[in-house]
Amino acid sequence: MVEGKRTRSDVAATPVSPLPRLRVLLPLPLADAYDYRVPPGLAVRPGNFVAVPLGGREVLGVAWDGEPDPALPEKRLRNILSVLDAPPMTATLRRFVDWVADYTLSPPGAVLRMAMSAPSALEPPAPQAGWRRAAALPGGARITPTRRRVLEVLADGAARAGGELAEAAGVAPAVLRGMADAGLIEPVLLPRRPRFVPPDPDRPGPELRPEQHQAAEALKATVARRAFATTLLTGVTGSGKTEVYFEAIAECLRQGRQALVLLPEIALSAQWLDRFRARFGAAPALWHSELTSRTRRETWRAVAEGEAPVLVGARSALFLPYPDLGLIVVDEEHETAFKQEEGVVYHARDMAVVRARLSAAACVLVSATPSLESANNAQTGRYAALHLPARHGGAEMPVVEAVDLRRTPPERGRFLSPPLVAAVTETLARGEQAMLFLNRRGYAPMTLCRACGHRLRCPNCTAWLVEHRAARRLQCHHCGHVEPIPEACPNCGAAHSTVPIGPGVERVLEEATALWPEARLLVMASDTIPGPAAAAAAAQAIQDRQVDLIIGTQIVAKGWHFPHLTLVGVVDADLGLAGGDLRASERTVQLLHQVAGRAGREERPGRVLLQSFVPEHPVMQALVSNDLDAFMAAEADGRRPGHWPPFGRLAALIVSSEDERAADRAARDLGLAAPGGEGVEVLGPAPAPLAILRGRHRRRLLLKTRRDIAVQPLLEAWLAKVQVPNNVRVQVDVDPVGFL
DNA sequence: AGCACGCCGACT
DNA sequence: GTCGGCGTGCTC
Repeated sequence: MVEGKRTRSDVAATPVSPLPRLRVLLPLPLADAYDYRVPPGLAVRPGNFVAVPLGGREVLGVAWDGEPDPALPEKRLRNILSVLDAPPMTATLRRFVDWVADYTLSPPGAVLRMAMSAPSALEPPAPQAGWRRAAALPGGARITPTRRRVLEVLADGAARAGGELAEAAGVAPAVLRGMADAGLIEPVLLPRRPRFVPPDPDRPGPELRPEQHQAAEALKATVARRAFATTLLTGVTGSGKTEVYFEAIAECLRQGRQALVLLPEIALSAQWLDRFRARFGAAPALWHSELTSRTRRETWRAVAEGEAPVLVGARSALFLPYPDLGLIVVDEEHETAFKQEEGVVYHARDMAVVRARLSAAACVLVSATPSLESANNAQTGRYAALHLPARHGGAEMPVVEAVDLRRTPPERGRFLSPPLVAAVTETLARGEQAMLFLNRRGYAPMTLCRACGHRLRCPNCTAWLVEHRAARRLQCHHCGHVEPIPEACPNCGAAHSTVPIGPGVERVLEEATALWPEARLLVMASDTIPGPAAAAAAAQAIQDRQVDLIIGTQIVAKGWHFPHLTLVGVVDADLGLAGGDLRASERTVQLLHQVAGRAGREERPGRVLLQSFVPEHPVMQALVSNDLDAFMAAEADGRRPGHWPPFGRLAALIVSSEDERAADRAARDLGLAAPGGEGVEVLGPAPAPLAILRGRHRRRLLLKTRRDIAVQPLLEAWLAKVQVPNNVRVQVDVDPVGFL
């Protein structure tokens, strides 16, 4: 749209009344929406996607709600250029963007950017061209055998896309061009095909056990109410929670509303997708960061136009333009992968609840090992609670035993203790599968010089370099720094003096290869399973019994169903407990319980061995006795008196700078300006556990308040009081989960 | 996020 | 003498 040109007489004839103004939110980290003029003849309403001038360029934004600033002088305003031909952003999504921005203290435009992650989808999709048989075949045209095949395919009178037609007729695409020139076929625009086959809610699902059926009915009822409600669905691993919430999705589809399923690791969800297809006869739409730009555009558009009835995605899928969302499922709700730590720092599980509330939708949080937050919300009645007590088909929970590494240590230089080695040997001898779990990538987490004791560290981070022997290099797991394994010690110059300290999965692989030379081994780590295809292939190989022993990092813990796996060995059960993290125990229990849950999922019983130096630790005891409820209750009791989450609120400030002294000074200034008062406490500043990350020195302050005190106003006032220099960044993390 | 403007090193 | 490095600041 061009700005209207006016003649001098126009201006003189009409009294100059200023053009109406409208707020436009741009997907940029600006403090607020900008005001623009609405030129005559342009119909713009809040929600419309618009093009506006900004500086010397043109950007896309969204006409936003709220009053423009009357104090802004007319001459600073510029005109909206055009309204895009795309479905407007719903009021619900606009409110959600504002809500997330307010809660996380992020610029609203930064949140909007997540909701505009496929800008090309705002252009109307190019109509697809195709060919049909000419109405009247020209007399003189030569009809070769090749051309005849094309005409035969088109004999039904329907039009077909070029590629498809050429393939069906078994001809080269160039043939079509020639036929068109000869007037045998003519180009037409194809009617747009629906992008996703709608899942069918009424296909017969698997037979549900009575308690599954009961839970499914309860979920269906909340969905049918078409009102906001959150339910926590729990049940041991293998109890069939997925089939239960599938029925909620079916109900949502019958209601004609969309369903969103958030999974923590969409790349690893091949088995989940198989189950979905089996239940609904069609695949859901997918959303994750690795989509091609084309799929991204198509999926975004399909969602906006209501053509994607079920979408499965990573946390960013929360910001898609569903016209009428009826259900959000957050599977494995305790997973920390739902926390976004960069840019807009938010927890997708918590924001899912908010989005459901704004959409008058049902929200279902699902986990075998719910977070203390969700468990507490269920206990206080904020969430409804549903529980599945037993496994499918009579399968029993695996027997969990601790192996005391003080009493039965591995041989020198080895990491598998005699009891674990014996158990694996027996399992393999029975023709069953075993798994060794170690949440550490690479060969060895640290390398030191035998001559001088020097340890190889990352030049940019407070972290050891991890040896990746297969890749023949040292790697920092925090910043991506890589370097070759040195021939000589960089400190004392001693040749070939470096020794690996401690195990990673590669080293366990080496040990396993020596112990069980006949066994077929598979390592599952992010290095070896780079994407969905590799994950699907690995899962298939395991299901088909082409693998005897699986060695894996945490990716093996994620909801897999391996029917022939009967033994799980945890190489270092103490690993997650080190460090002063508030949630270290909770997270270790969750992770190890998930891993343990891979064993014995069908008729043969499962067995789990936890190698630990502290088998008496409450975490090990909870796993051995399979009494997670008692553990969680004790954990809650520990947090309640100090008003730690979920009985209080936390927000972290991370002060970082390349200049260590600047970081220290800014952190100290923030400490001096810290808010106080009844129920408000500030801890720090202290060096962050990763004191240097990517070359930046980091300090942390932690704001802790009573649950009834909102942290956002306190943080705003606090940050406004302190002027931090330009080379210092202060990042706000409301509800921090990790403490790095 | 871009894209300007603005002061200090190696070149046609 | 200039071309250009990216630090700093602004965009309704």
